[in-house]
Amino acid sequence: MNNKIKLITVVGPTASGKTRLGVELAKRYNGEVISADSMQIYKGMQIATAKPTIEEMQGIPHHLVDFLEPNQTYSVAMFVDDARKCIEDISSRGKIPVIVGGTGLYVDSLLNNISFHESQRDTELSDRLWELYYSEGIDYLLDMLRKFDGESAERLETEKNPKRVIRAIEFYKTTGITITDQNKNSKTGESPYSVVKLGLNFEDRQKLYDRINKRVDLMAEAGLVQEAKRVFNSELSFTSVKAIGYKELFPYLKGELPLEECIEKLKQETRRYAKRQITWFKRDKEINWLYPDKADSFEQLFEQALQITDKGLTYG
RNA sequence: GCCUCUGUAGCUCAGUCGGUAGAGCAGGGGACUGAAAAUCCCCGUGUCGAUGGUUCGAUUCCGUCCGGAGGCA
Repeated sequence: MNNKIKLITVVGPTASGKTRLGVELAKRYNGEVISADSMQIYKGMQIATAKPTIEEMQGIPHHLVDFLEPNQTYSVAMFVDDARKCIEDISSRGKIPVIVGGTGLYVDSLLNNISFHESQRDTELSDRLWELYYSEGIDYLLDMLRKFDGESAERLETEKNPKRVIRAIEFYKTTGITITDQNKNSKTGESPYSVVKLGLNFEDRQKLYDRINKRVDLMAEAGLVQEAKRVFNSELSFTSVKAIGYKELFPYLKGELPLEECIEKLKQETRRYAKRQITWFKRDKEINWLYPDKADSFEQLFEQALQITDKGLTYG
């Protein structure tokens, strides 16, 4: 007998239609939406993050959206913590949690029941390590790491990714545990969830890109520049500054580049982001892919989603 | 009409003293455990404008034609 909590997840690249599908599924299955989006969490960042509007929510409660000030940092660990509580709360009320979002790391960490170490980040240390990276290079950091964690040093050797090398060093220095051991320990617990995974993607990449381009134009019409101006003048955290949609417009706000050019740059950055999201989700073989550009209408796509979900919720 | 320059990867251009070619950008693929909308790794065959000629061999030299830019009338 399976007594795991049943969940539905909707993932996919930006502008693929996750919001609408998520809401329709929630309506159908008596559910509530939990957003898995690292930027929609921030208050005041509405247009650029394509945060669902009240109309789009159609009365369905949305969790983990629009609750944090932009000067606050956030992380996967916090998300997993928050999302677990939401899931428990929603299912305790007899409803089904529908997780909707494009932040792959968040979704996977939650579903794979990753347990993060209780220690906090040491940003002072990581700042110093970044300085070392700029002055001494990646190999210097890899040598540091190799002294206590040869396994991850070897793994990160070919990658040359400063962010992960620095995190590995920082983690060991603050906890005395190697990141290699931590990663092993983090995935020992079995997932308490039984999940139906739905993914949205376009068979024709260009169609997705066309949607992205169009959506950015619509954002501009909806007042993206004014929003960016406000965000530009407010205090941002290390996490929130990374949002796509503002930093690309800053050159215009500073009078350095024409708006037209910044908008083009924004479209391009959004396209690249979508590509990275697709790469991330593609490797999860449990995802049931739906293709809006293959369906005649949303209704048809939704029918396909229902078939998969019905089956998954019954036998999963 | 005449003269000069120009036509090479989706774009901007290099290059081949004649042996079928390479950068940047765009794009594609991949990685991903506390900033993830982040941070990185890998990937360059294209009728070298068309057509004749010279040549063992032409994208490269010569002729003609077609397209683009500028100058003189």
